[in-house]
Amino acid sequence: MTDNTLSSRQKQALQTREKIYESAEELFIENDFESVTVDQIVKKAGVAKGSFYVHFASKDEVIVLLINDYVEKVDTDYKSFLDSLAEDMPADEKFLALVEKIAEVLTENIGKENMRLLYRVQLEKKLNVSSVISYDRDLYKMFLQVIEEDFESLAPHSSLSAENVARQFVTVYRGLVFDWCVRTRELDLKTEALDLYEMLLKGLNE
Amino acid sequence: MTDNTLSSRQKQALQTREKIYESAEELFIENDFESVTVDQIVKKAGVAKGSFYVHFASKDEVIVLLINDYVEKVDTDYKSFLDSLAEDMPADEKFLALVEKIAEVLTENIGKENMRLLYRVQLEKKLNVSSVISYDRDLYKMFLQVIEEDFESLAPHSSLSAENVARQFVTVYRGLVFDWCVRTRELDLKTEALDLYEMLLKGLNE
Amino acid sequence: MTDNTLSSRQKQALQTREKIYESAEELFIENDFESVTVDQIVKKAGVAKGSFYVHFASKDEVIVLLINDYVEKVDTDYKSFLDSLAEDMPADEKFLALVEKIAEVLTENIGKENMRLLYRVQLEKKLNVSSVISYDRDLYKMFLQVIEEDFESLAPHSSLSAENVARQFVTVYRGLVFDWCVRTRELDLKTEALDLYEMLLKGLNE
Amino acid sequence: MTDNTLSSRQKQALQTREKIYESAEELFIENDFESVTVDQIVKKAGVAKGSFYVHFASKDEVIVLLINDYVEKVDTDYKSFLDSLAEDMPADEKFLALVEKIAEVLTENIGKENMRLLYRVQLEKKLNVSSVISYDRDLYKMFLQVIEEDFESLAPHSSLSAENVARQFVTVYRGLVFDWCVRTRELDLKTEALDLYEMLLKGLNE
DNA sequence: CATGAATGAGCCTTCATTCAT
DNA sequence: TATGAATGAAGGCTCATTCAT
Repeated sequence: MTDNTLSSRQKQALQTREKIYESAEELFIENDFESVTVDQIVKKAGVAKGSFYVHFASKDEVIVLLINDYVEKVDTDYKSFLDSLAEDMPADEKFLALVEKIAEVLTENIGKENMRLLYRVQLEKKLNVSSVISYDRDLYKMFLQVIEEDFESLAPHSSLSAENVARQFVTVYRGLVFDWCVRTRELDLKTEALDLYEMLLKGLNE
Repeated sequence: MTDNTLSSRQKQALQTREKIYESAEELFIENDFESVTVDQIVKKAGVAKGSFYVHFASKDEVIVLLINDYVEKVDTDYKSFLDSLAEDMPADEKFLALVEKIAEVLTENIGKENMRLLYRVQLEKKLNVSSVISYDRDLYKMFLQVIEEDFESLAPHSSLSAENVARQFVTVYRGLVFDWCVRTRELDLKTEALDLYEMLLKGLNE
Repeated sequence: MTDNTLSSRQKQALQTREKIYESAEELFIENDFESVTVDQIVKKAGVAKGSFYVHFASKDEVIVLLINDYVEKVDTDYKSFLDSLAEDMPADEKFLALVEKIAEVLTENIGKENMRLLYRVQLEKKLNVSSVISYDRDLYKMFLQVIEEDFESLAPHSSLSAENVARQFVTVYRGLVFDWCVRTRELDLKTEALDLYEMLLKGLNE
Repeated sequence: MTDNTLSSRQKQALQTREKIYESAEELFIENDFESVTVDQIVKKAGVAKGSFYVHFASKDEVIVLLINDYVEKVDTDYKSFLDSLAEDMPADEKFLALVEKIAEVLTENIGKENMRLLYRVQLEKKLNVSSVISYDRDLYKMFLQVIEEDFESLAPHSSLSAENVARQFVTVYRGLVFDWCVRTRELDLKTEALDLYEMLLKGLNE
């Protein structure tokens, strides 16, 4: 297996790359992309400046990679959860379970700082990170999937389409996360989310 | 200076200050705070670089002033509208009218770019702009005021408090605006907002 | 005359600009364009690095300006001399006088180092300095003018056109200057030039 | 090592060396010495960066070796041709034949780009390439050899020495080549050279 | 010999701020 | 007040060279 095994030099190199990547990550979470310097990154990583450019083409590349990684991680976690739910669970319960799960993942796995990073990216114009766009589409699809499974029982009298509802639910979720990111005093995302979506589901059902 | 009339010298100075301020405003709307330079500002204003520092202590000062102004303006517009509504209007109609008005003001008066500016500020850590915090409080107060006026009819069976509901409604509003700012394809804020809050009010009323 | 007089500040600024320009000039003569650094230039000029960019847009701009200046200076000197020659002087004497004058100007006014700079520019691809091209055209024109004035007596039997001859004489002149620039041991440009062109004129006349 | 056969290891090494050397050559022809990087060279050669320093002490060493090779190659070509000419050919015809041959070799064997490389080297100070100096001496010697063979018939009345004439003829040749290198529009070196030297020989003979 | 990760000095340029006029 | 030349600390990035594997 000469291909699959990494030589100690390759391992070393990968470690250096990781050190740089992680240092960058920590710094970007706390600060603007622009205000973080390559000097800071390499100092934190304990490597020479040149090493940064051995492993990455530019500062921007690291930013984009970072964001893509984040988005991917968020997505994967949600999807696997959704698949694990009992099929015969009522749609509204399923939906609330998903909402609850999202809150948990955000709070415990991703963290407030990382999400702030993600939201900041979307409000800045410079970086055109494809993954961030797909991220929203995926969240929308998950919501839509649950809603469509039993739209009749969820919204018996509604004039809105399932797509419409899904989109609005995504919007609400964004408001919740934005608030959560911005608030300095602690805010229990899960409780807030459940209260809000419960209200929405009721309104929808009416 | 015993009178409040300005000498021509003072008038001139005020004009210079305004020119700089407005140039800065236009540039900050279109670009990151960091990427806008003092050079750009004074060039657009048609004054010398030194003049900038005659009127402002630093670039950051201008940014903070700008944000404070924005927040104040947004607030004022909403409040005066709320006062103009008929007192005997039902609470839910009043609320939806306010929601509609907010959408109008945002779309027509403030503009998407300006709102993005405002939201960006909140996701960045550097600037500690007190006004932005108060801004949310004011929006919250308006919502609360309408809700409290007739909480009984709005939420006859709800276990949530009026404060709780008001807070959540603010959150939803934030989600809507965030989405509106971020979406590239046009999104009709007013329609979306009315649909969403109608659903919420129904859910609350149940 | 408020326009025409320079304030002491403007004079100061101009002096700084000159200091930088001249420092750059001296350094470029002795070294490659690429190997001369802005740091070297400002250190030699005794100003801060930023001052360089107050007066010049980039390092390349200075190089282009420098070359243009050189070419212009060379041209002007020759032309005014040519105009000063007696009209009834025989064509071959006139030509030799011009050749002699060129040698004098190059030796005494321009200097070997500067000419080397000029020739180097032409062998490098990067810089597209319009003036250098026009420079050759002008030298050619001067030669052509003298030759055409009395082509019959200069080349009674030649099958070559006056244009052809002028071009070749320019070529020879280039060879002379190139040699002069490259040789380390002193070479008397004037004597060499006169000997060579005398030979050429004789050959042409035959 | 008692024999001159190379082990396969040594052959491999020599090949690597050649690959690097040739890649460097191609790059230096098209670009400034300074702007060509070791990275570019090894990438083009398809070897690792370290291999470059196994075979060469520095980038500068490669440049010097390259230039020496060029000069040597140019020389050899001329010399062998000169030896092949009929002994009883008249001196002026012999000289023109040599001139023609030089033009041919330059145009067809060496190429404009390579010659520009060679001329550029001479106008730069950094590199003190001994061979370049010897190169001129050799060209001079060839010219001198032809001229001296029958100086009486070539320059019956001239006050100049054979050495003097040879030197001037080299100078003219340089002018021709310089022009040829610099001109963008095509210029037929051979025709130009023959015309010019014919003129010179006539003038010399007068 | 071959490799390529690691190094760090150095490059050009930007920019907020200062200050003499 | 108004000016704009002057400053110098960073900033992102390049690249010849070294060296452990």
